[in-house]
Amino acid sequence: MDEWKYENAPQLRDLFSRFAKSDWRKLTRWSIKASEVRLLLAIKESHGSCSDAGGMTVSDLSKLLQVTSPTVTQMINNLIKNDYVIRSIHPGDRRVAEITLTDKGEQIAQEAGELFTQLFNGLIDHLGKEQSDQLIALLEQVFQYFEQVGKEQL
Amino acid sequence: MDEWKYENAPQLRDLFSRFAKSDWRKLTRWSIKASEVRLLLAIKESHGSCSDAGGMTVSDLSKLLQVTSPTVTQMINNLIKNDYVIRSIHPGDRRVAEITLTDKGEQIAQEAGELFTQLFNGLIDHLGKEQSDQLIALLEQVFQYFEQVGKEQL
DNA sequence: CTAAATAAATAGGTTGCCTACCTAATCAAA
DNA sequence: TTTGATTAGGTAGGCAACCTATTTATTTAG
Repeated sequence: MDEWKYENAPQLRDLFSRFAKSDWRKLTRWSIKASEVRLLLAIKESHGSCSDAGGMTVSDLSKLLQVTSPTVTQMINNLIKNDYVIRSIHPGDRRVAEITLTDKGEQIAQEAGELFTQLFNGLIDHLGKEQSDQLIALLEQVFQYFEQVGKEQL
Repeated sequence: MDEWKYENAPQLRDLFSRFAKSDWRKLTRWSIKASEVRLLLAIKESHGSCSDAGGMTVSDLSKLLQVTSPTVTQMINNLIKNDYVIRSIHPGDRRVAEITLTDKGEQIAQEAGELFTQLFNGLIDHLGKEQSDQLIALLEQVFQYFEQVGKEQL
């Protein structure tokens, strides 16, 4: 009885395996690392929605990208070296670094934003609006499930 | 008009980002690397379906796991060192290494197989049979889309 | 027999993180 | 004001998961 219910589990696993292996985030075309592109994009997108003209902090970026702050620091160091971002000290709290995009960094972030927008708009076209909404609903549940399982593992 | 169509693209991207960041394959509990567990499992699952009692070749594993053969070799070297697999020369073609599981390796593969089966059966429970079938159909299309985009990038 | 193709191994490299630990600055309590 | 605790970020080293370049040995094809 239950065997019929789980007949597609292997297929599901195969699919998720294939997904794990491919990473759309690697679909980039710039001379910097994919992770660094994501950081530039994160700065641009948050800066845009932030009414005060300051930059991003390391902690903010760390939370947003879900990586540790030393990871962010090291990315930033490399991006500074190649003139994509600028680091300055926050006037009100000297512990805090403010990270802002240079024009060069802005350019890449802009392009990356467009690329990803195009990518996911294309996916919606490919699936159709209704199906893509459905996919969202389903994936939310999948994510929830994996998170729950992850917790139980600890 | 089209803007309404793409209103959920950011959400889709966010979801895919979260998925990219988490990796169910890491949900393991053994003292070897997740990638190595996968290799052991691949051996067990293919060996089971293979009517001749020989082991797996490096090429086979490479194709199955979608990694290069040097990657497989190095994994195997480590697994040999820790007594999870045995390498022998194929009697009919001395270029070919045959990789078989030790009892120890068999044990881990067995457990991993059960863990993943449980994981995906649990997902089907979580979603319901109908929804999980739907997810499969949708993900097939998503995968198709990303593959196509990946090709166009080159 | 010889050259090309094949299978696998070795070595070195990159990316994407993480942890351990440290310094400097800020905050809170005495 | 001083002191201890907390916070923010930086540095260094390490690991996992691959990849590429190259080499060696074996097999195949002409």
